Amino acid sequence: MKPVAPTVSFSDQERQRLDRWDRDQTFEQSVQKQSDRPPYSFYDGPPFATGLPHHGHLVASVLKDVVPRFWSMKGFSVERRWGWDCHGLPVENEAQKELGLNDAREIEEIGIVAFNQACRDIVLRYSGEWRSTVRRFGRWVDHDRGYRTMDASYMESVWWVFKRLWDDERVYEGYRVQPVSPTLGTPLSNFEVAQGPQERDPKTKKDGHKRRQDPSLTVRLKLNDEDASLWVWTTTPWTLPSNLAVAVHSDIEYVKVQVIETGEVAYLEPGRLADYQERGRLGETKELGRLKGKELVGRTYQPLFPYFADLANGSDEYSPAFRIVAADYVGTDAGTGLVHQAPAFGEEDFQTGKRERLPLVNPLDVNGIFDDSVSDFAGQFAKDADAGIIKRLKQEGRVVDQDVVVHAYPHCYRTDQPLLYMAVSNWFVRVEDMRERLVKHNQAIRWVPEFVGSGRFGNWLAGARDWNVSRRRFWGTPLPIWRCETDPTDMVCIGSVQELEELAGFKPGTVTDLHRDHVDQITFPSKKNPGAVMRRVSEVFDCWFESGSMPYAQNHYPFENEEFVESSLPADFIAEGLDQTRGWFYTLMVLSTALFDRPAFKNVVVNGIVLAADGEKMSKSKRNFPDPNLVLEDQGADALRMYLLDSPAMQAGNLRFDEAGVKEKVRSVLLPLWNATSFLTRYADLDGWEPDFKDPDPSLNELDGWVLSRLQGLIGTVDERMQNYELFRVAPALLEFIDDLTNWYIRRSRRRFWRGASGADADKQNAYRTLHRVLLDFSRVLAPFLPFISEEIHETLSVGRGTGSVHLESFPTVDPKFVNTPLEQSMGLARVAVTLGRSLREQHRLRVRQPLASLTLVCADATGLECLESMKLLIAEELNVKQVLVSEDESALVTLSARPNLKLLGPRFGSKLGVVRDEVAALDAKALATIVAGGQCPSAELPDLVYDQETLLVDRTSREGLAVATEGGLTVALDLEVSDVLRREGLAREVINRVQGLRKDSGLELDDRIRLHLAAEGELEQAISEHWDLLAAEVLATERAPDPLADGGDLADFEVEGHPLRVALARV
RNA sequence: GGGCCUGUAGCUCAGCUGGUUAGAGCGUUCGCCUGAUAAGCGAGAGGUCACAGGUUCGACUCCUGUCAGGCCCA
Repeated sequence: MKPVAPTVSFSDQERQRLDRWDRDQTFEQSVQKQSDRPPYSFYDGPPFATGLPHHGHLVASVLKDVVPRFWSMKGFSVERRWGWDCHGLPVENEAQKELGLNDAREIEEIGIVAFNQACRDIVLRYSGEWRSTVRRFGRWVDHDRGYRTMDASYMESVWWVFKRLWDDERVYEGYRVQPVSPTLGTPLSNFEVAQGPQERDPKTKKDGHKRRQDPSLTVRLKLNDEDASLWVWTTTPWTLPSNLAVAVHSDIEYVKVQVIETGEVAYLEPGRLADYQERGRLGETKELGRLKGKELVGRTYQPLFPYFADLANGSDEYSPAFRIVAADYVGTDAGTGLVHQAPAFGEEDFQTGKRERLPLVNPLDVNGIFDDSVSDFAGQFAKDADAGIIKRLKQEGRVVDQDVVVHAYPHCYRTDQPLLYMAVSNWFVRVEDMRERLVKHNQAIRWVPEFVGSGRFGNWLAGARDWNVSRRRFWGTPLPIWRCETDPTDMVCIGSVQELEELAGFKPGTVTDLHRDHVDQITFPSKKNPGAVMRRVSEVFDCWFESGSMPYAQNHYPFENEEFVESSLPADFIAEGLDQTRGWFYTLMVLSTALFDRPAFKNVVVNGIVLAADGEKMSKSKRNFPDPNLVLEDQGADALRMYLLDSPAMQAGNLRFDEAGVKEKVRSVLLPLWNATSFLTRYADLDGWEPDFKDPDPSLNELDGWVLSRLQGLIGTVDERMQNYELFRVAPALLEFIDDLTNWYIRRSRRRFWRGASGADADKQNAYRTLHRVLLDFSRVLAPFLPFISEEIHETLSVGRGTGSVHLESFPTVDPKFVNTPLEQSMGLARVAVTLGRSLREQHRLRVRQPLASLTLVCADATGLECLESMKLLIAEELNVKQVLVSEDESALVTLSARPNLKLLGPRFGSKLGVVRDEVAALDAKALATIVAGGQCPSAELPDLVYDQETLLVDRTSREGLAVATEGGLTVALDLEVSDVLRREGLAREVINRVQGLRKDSGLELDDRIRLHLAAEGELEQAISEHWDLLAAEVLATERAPDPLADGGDLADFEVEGHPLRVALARV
């Protein structure tokens, strides 16, 4: 074995290792080698490439790397294909910014060809950065066979998916009221709305949409059958020309009042009337009557404007407009209790309109401009028309009150302009009738953590709504629907390029790109309507539809890879962030359920959100987080990976990212591991030991047996937790083992490796074999998690045997012959004894270098005693005592007391526990001793209760004035007396310590022999001469030189327990 | 406004189906050990388990409500 240096730069080492992997094509080998193995399918959710990778991506990345690596080592073939989400509004935004285009009209002016080209140019702008960060992070993923949602093959599969839905009559065209950005000329998704400007409400202190000031207008609508008005209120006067009804709540009481000053008679809700009056907006009124809302329903009124007045007559299709209707959502918080209804401009209005069979009147285009149907305001922008509309209504005496209101209102996340809600035509996929199947399939999925699936996602599925899959945009997969110019019901849905080419009469291979700039101009004659032309509808797909199609589209299904796709659905594993619940998780499920009636994945790990160290959102402008690339360079990928793996982000918790935490992992994980390896190799080098790959003997030395058994436990634990996808429980197990290995096994075994480099006795040989085996197997356990350092360790220790990379090895399996649970228990007990002993030394200010005569271990339990007996030597060495005594009689050292075992007695005796408690407290020392010895003692008052070791918990307290410590059933007593003999031995050890220090400071090699001069007097001199042999052996001194060594030696003066000591030494 | 989640030591988090004296790591103070270690070990200090009710012999744990925070959706 090549000795490895104790100090390295992990970051440099990692970079070199990356180059080696590239050169050796290790990843490619790992995938190829497995091609004949059972497949394990993993779907990678595609990120947008419009931004740079950040810490959140790395959290997902660590999951997406660790799990496939693990299953790969478990003997499966795991494809890991990268994906890019190329379409969608973020890309279009960027392109618009670069081209200086404000809205959809300007895009159409320069042409879709130019616009889409710009999108194509920027979409993969950062792919190089992504690739390099992901590589540096140690994530193995196939970029070369990656998929892009803008590839023709991908888009063709999306068409196929949609065609399947179309054929199943799952697609329909409908209206939905959506927030529209008038400047962009497009409806926005909820997600986009949420990205709009936010502001804190000064009263409720809650974050919400940005606040704005709008007109608050109360107008009167004159009833047809009475000389009275309905007063209605709105903050959007521009919707008044489209008013078609007034809504009341059936069960709310309304009043009919006369305004004293004007004599006008009006209807409204009494509470609201009072509010108007309180605010001084209205004078005195006289109440003329009261009635329920339902009594008003059906009465008609005169339209405010003439534009749609003829709708009052109704038609075959629609019922008459301008009447009072009932609606449950009508409340009494604001307005008048009578609500203006413009079905095209509000979700609730839309639903009411639908129920009442009112027409959908929308005189605005998507840019919010009035068309000719509202002649007086044609060409005006809706919000701009407010003033004119109010002015005109005032002139006509229709305004009851005009005020301003400040309220939270959604604004466009790009342009900052207020959004307009309006009914927009959309294409929907029917989902509501699949709810049951979605819920059923979801129950087959293992969610980590569980609550996301059963709670949030389950609820969402149970209430799933039809899915709006269309967007009125440019850069996306076009909807493959061609519609007849003259007959809107004549439509064809196209599911492949071939179909399109045939219909259009093109030669095969003509259509190579499916973007709008290529397919929009393709037309063909209608079959149903001779002479008419079929033209594509203008919409493109919501990019969620595309990412949900990923299982099929990444493989160009069903045009290629038919069998592979069907056999790998559902995926064995996916992983994304908590914020994807309604995103990718959902769209995958909807499509797999609709297409194949299967869940889309079997196991999903949901990672949490990464926040900055201050608990705030990571923000570029605040600079409250470090660049991930710098963290990778400074601390290394393994450290960052371990930090993320050992964080709440592994189970959907928030992670406050703190680089100090990453550093801590270097210290607690990487350095100890590396030092352990360095320790083994350096001593093996000195001893000329080479690995022979023979099994160590677990029974030769209890330390070897113990660490081998611990390793088996670790292997089993990690395996099990990984199979359960409990990533968050893996890191703690790894950390615990590292601690056991370095701070107990190696520390306790140190001297076994260091016997003056003399001879190869069996114990030493076994120590080498054990540590070598443990580190080598451990490197394979660590490989999925810490791919770099595990590779270094594996390479060093495998000395050319095996596959050449730890990542081509299999995951270790538990070797039963090394499992020794009793030994682990014994060692556990020994470690408790050591802790207690150290605590006693601490209390009595006796440093460990001072040998003491004896330590007594007392344990009333026979098995415990046996365990301790076997660990006597080890404990003696660790605590530096000459003799360890074991005894079962604790009466002299501790006093006993007892408590009832409530877990046992609680259910049995319930409310009589008070009696039990009193009785137990009254038990005397003799009774307790009997019980501890295994005897019994009946209860005085409760006939069916017997006090014994089961029903009681016995506590021990050290007797006053003794050096005794106790924990659980184990008691330790330390002999504090330091005799002159012991004190001199302690002094000798102090001297050894000083000499070793000087050796190190002088830069001597581990096995350099020295000539040593020691000058001391009195007791110290006596100690030195008495223990010279020990001293010489420890510090590798060949002789005690009479004089200070002038020639090239080193000299230092110390003070040992008040005695001056001069040390001089020189290499022989 | 609705759904889900979270409030435990200065910080980050464990705490299983209710059971007695609520733990770990980091930080801090003191001490110790060290020829594998850039380290390590031990001890001390530090908690009305967010708050208020309830169920129970017994509540950090179960129930109800309140407050605060997060994510998602309106």
